[in-house]
Amino acid sequence: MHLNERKIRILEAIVNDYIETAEPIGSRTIAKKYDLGISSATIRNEMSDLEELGLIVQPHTSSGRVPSSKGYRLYVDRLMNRRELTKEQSDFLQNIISENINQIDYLMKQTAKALSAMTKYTTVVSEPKTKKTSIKHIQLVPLDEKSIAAVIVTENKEIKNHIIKLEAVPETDALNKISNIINNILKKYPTEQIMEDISIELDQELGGCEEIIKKVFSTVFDAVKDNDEVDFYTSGVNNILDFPEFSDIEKAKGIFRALEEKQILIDILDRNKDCAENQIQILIGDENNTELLKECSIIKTKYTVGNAVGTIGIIGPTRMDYAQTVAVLNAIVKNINDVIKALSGG
Amino acid sequence: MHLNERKIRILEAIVNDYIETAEPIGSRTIAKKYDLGISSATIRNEMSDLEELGLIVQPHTSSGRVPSSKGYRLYVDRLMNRRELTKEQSDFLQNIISENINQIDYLMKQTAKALSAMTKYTTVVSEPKTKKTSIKHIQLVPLDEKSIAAVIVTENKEIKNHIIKLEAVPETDALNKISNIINNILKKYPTEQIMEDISIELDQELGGCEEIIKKVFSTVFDAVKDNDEVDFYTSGVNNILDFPEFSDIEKAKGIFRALEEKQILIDILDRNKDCAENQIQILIGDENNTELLKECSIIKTKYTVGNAVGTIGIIGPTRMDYAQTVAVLNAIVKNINDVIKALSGG
DNA sequence: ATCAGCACTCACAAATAATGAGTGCTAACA
DNA sequence: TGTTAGCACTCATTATTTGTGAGTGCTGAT
Repeated sequence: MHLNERKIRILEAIVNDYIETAEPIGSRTIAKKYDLGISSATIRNEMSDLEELGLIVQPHTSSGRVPSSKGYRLYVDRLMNRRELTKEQSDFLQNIISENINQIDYLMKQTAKALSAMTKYTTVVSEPKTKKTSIKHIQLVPLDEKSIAAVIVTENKEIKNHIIKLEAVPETDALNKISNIINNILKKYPTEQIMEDISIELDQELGGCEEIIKKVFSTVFDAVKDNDEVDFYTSGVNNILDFPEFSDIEKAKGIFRALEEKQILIDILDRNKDCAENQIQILIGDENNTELLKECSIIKTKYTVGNAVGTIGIIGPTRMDYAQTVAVLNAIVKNINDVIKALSGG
Repeated sequence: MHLNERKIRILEAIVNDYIETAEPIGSRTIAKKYDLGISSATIRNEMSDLEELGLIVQPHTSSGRVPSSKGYRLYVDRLMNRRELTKEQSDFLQNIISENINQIDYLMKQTAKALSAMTKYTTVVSEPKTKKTSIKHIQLVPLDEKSIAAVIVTENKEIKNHIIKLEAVPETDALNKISNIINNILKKYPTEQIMEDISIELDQELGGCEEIIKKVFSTVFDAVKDNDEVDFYTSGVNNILDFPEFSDIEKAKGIFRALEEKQILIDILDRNKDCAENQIQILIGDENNTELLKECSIIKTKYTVGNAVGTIGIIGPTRMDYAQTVAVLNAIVKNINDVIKALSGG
C-alpha cells in the first residue's frame, strides 16, 4: 500500500490535532477542521490504510484514531517543520540563562527551571562528566582544631570539598606547604597511577608529613572514585499532573517513581554517546525502554564543558509538542554554550 | 457539658481508628471494635456531645464522625502515648545516619531520605543557618588561566566556593600570600564592618594586590549577602499520592505546589524561634496558616550545628500517625546530634 | 443513666437507558 | 476507478434510577 501525499496530510492532521487536544480524532472532525478538500468517507478509507500501516491506532472500535509510536516517528522525522521561537520566548531564555551565572551547577539549575517553565514539561539536566576525572589542584584549608578541608579542582574545573579529620591541624603556612608537595606529586604523575599505588610517591621528601599526605590522598581518591555517580537537576516534575493522560493517579505515580530513580534517568540520558554534538535526539514512547515511561517521549541533547559532557532532557507525554520543544531546546543550548564559553574562557 | 473519661475514651477510639482507616467512623463500629462496655446508642449520645464540643465533625448528616483539628489537638496534647521504636527501626536509622557522613549537606540529604522512607510521609530538612554569617577563613585556589576560586569557610564550618575572574592569575604562592593578607584582615575586624566599608581595610600594606583583594571581598560579600536564602532538602514528596485523602488529583496538585514554593516551607519551618531545643512542635491542619496545606499536619523540631539552627519537618495528612512520627523524629534527632558532635568535635 | 428499637438520611454502587462520535460497508456517481 | 452519501452498528461516556447499608436522632422501656 502506498503512502501517498494525501495519507501523509491526514496523518499530519491527526498528529497535530492529538498533540493539541489529547482526544482521539475521527474522520468527520478532520474533514470539518482541516481543509483537505475530501469527504469524511474518503478520509475514513485513508485512515483505515494508515492504521494498517501501523501509523495510527484505535483505542477501541468505534472511537477516533490516535498516532502510534511509529506515527509520531514519521511525523518527527519527515513532517515536523522547524519552528522559530518568538521574540518574547527567546528573550525570556536569554534573561534567565545569562543572568550572572558563575558556576556550572547554578547554570544547570537555571536551565532546568527555564526549560520546564517554558515547555510545561519535565526537565532533567545532568552534570557534565568525563570518563576519568583527573585532579588538577588540591588545596588544604583549615576548618577547626581537628579538621581540614581538601578543596579539589578537577581537570574540567569542578570544585569539590572534602573534610578530613586529623589529630592536630597544622598552621595555615604548613598546610600551604603540604598542598604544594601534593600538587607537585599530581603534576609529576597521572592521577590513575597515584591512585594505584600511593606508596610510590611517599619515597619523596615529604617534610615529615607522610601521615597527612597519605590521609589526604586516600580521602581524595575515595571521593574521585565514587564520583562516577552522576548528579542532575530535575525541574517541573509536577507538570506531569497537568496532562489529562496522566490524570489517573496510578499512572502519575508510576512516572513519578521513574523520575525518582536516578538510575533510570541516567540510563536514558546517557544513551547518546553515539550522537553528534549539537544534535537533538528524540525518543518516542517505548523507545526509551522503560516500562514506567512508555507513555512518555524524551527530547534531549548533549552539551559539553571542556571535555566533559552532560545532557539536557525534556520529558513529556508522547503527544508532546515536538516542534516547539525542539526549538526551545535548540535555543537554550546556544545560550548555554555562550555562558560556558564565558565561564571558562574569559 | 463535661468532658468525662468516657467521652475521652471514645474520642481516642475515633482518632486512632481514623488514623488507621481514613474512613469516618460510626457508633456501631466503635461499639464492636473497641471494648468500651457500652452500647452503640450510648456512644451515639456521647458522640453527639463530642461534636457539640467541636472535637469531631460529620462530613455529612448520617455518616460517621471524623476528628476535627481541635480533636487532634486534644489527642496530641493529652492522649497520645509516647511510643518507642522497635529494634529494627532504630537500627535502620542508625545505619543510614551514621554511615560515613562527613558533610552537613550529605547529612541533611540522608536524614530527609531516612525519615520519608520510615514514616511514608514527606520530609523537609532545612540547612542550619545563623542570623549573620561570619567568615572564618578564605583560601584562594587557582582554576585556570583566567579564574580562581575563593573557598570560604564560615564560622559554622560551611564551605562555599566562588569563582572569580581575573585578568591574570598569580602563581599559587602569590595566591597563598594574598589569602594570608585577607585572613589577617578577617581576623582583625568583624565581617559586618568590612562589608560596610571595604576601603577601610585597603589602607594596609597589600603588596600591590589591591585589585584582586577588592574583587575577592566584593564577590565574597555578595555571596554572604544572598546567603540568607535558606537551602533545604525534600524527600518523599510522592508519598502524598499514597494517601486516599489526596487521591483527588487537584488536591495532590495543590500540595505539590505548596511543597514546591520555597517561601511557604521556609515560613512554616522557621516558625519555631520561640521553641526550646529538642522540643517537638506539632502543627495540626490549618494551624500552619497555609491554604494549600490546610489538610496537612506538620511535625517538626530544631537541630543545631554550632550556633546555627536548622529544622526537620515531617508533613503528612492531618490523620498522620502522630505518636509514631514523634518517636521517629526523636530518635533521628538524637542520631543527628551524635553525628554533628563527631563532625565538629573529633 | 442506659440501651433496644425504629424511622429517617444520604453517600455510594449497580443497573439501566440515552447520547453521540465514531466506525465499516455498500451502492451510486463522476 | 476513485469518491462519497447513506446506513447499520459499536461502544465509551453520561445521566437516571434504584437499591443498599452504615450511619444518625429520638423515644420509651428497663
